[in-house]
Amino acid sequence: MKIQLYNSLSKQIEDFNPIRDNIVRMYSCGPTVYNHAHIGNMRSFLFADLMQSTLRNVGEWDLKWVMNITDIDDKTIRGSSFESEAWLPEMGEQTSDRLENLRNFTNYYKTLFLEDIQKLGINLDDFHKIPHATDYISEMQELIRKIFKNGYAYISEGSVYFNVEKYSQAENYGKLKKIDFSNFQKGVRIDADTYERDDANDFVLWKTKKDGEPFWDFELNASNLPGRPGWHMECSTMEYEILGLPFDIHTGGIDLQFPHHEDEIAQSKAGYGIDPNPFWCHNEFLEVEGKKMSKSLGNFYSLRELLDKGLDPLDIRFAMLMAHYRTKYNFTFAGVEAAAKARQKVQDYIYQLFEESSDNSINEIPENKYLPNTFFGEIAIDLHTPKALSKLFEFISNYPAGKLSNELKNDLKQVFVKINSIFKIWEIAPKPENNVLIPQEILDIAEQRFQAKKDKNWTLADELRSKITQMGYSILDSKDGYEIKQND
RNA sequence: GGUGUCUUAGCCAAGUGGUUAGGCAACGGUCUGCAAAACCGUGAACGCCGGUUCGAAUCCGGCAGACACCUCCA
Repeated sequence: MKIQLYNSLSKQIEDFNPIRDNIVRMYSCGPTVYNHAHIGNMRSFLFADLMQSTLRNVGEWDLKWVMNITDIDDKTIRGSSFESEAWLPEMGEQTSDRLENLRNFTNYYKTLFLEDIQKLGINLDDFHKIPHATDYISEMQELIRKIFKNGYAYISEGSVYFNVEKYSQAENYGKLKKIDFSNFQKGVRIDADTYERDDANDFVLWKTKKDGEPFWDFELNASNLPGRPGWHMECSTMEYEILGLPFDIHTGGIDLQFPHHEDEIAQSKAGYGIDPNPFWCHNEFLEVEGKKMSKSLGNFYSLRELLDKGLDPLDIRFAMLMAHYRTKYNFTFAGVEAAAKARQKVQDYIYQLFEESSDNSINEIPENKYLPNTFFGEIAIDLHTPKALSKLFEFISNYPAGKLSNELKNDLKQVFVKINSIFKIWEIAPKPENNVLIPQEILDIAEQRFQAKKDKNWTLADELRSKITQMGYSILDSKDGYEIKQND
């Protein structure tokens, strides 16, 4: 099926086709591994996952997905420094080798990050590669040399800067976002980090080392500039090295449009001479209870904290997919609860597809109502999960599983396999046997109650039922028996 | 300060000129000794003020509020 995507460059929805070889090459800006990723980060990665799984399963393209791990920046350096309060015993002993400390520090959070996204249903096998910035230092240096040689970079006090002014004369700087540089807020740009630039708009390609920081030697213009790469370098370099330019789609949070992505374009163009990719796709932010997530408001959540509160990560996944990726998503606990119920409703429907039913009266569904047509039709237009889901729920209520012919049930099982290749939150299988062990004590009380019911001793029956409820179980009566269920 | 986005029922969330989005909750019904579950059904909305139009949630203007970028946050 043809896929259409909103492109941040053109600000409209466009038909998507890969540039070459019938393979989609996609690069997603990954996390900086200095702390537990928060649920706002998670939304970005869920969006990237939705993108890749839709392109594969609905678009039916082969796909190479790359997501970087930023393991060198101010925050990771600070966290791994000798004075760091963020150093944890689990990271091992700090050594005199600062680079090794950085590695140990970032590896710790990288591992947790990969665990987190897997809990959210992201499959690591779907990645072509998850490269680390520090594994591409010499390649980044090579790109800086190219940019320098082409005249778009200058050295100042041991750092290398990109000359935005000069680049703007040859190229459009501001493709993703129009920035009016004359109207920058006055006064706030003067900080310790920016004084040595020629122009406040210039950004750093290579940052000279400070005392106590890990660094790499860098030969440029016949002098050695020990230091480390600027933030934007890693993406430009790894895209080129791993996917090749141009590649197809670049994803990331909307906040990265400027300066990060704008600077990436400038670097690739100024160094490699190639516009890196035609499709830029950005997800909107997540808010918590209607407010920006922030530590001071106490609404700053990592995935782990939410799981500790007893939330199911797949309910969180579903809750986020119930909103469109280009709108702000308001994360609330009530919202996750609603998503959990809605998810279960679909799951129950799927279970029923595997059951025999006495009524098989529905044996035909009009094409324009048939689930795969309505559902994937919506997904294919800019990954519109909320619309697609509304079609799904409509279908479920119009065509109850218990009335479908066996043939339709079998067809639908395959449809749900495909739907689930994107949503990844359901089991496409018969309902598992209730194999939770019910304690004998509960069984006894339940049996007593059943007897009391037979005797029409309602008072006793109700008493025994509330006793069972208090013990964490519930009784589901049926016509001539009952079932015991453990409460969640 | 500049620029941009957004404001839809109790909650979440689609909808860009006329036709039921959807989910959760609520309410009513069927079933049941009563509940629960399940199933069926119901109501309720477009931030405020003005304008354009036969007709506005949708287009235009103003106001209020929220958010974002400009400042290495996804």
